[in-house]
Amino acid sequence: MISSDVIRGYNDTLILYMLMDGESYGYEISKKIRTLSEEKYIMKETTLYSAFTRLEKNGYIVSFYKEETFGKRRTYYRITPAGLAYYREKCEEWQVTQEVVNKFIKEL
Amino acid sequence: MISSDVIRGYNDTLILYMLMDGESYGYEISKKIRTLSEEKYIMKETTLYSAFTRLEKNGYIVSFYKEETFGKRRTYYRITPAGLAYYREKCEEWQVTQEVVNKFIKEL
DNA sequence: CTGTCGTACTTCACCTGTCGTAGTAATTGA
DNA sequence: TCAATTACTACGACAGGTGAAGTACGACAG
Repeated sequence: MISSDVIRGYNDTLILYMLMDGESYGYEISKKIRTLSEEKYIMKETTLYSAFTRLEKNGYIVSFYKEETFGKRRTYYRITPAGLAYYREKCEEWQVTQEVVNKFIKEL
Repeated sequence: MISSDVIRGYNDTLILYMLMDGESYGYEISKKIRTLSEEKYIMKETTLYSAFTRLEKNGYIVSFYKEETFGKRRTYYRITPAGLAYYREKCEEWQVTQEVVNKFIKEL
């Protein structure tokens, strides 16, 4: 399991990635992150939902309600073009970050 | 240049790496990080020095004074066995982190 | 029909690490 | 002689993550 402040700068990116193949909602995204990371990273609920508000405030995602079954409250999210652009930036930044950090890592 | 909260969880690790080939002091470490990262990461002074206090409190480094030239105040730091162990843990964690994050990164 | 589990969140106060700003003080170079 | 570099220290602000707790609905077991 990975400590949280390593991923800190990338929580938003992970969420955006999850929204790239269509809209989704909190609980689903959380589970997907969990399985895709092979249980190595579990995003806390509070982290996830506060990330949503941040992302929406920044215009990277939009939220809307969808009631499939009566009474079930679910907020869905969709990625925006700005969100996609941000995601791409972050991907590039990640490449650089890897390179940089790897210079300080000794295998043994 | 890399944003700070990407590296956030690894500032301590970078510093420890810098102390692995012998004792050093703040200003020197800062410069070394800068050059080793090819100017892609510049650790802020405040970040650096507050990391020193944290690392020392955790027993990962020890500090001592050395006055080479008269009047020059310099605090030197040396890595401890605990610090080395912590560094190694962090290196392993980093490998996992890379793997995990890369699952969420699409090249394009 | 009752209780627990899973789904799907929300609120809030707290902590940690980083940052900006500023200040100090000595040495070095032009 | 004056700015730049070296070598820090102090302080307050801020952002993001966390733990704890609570809400509310549906499904399913006993």
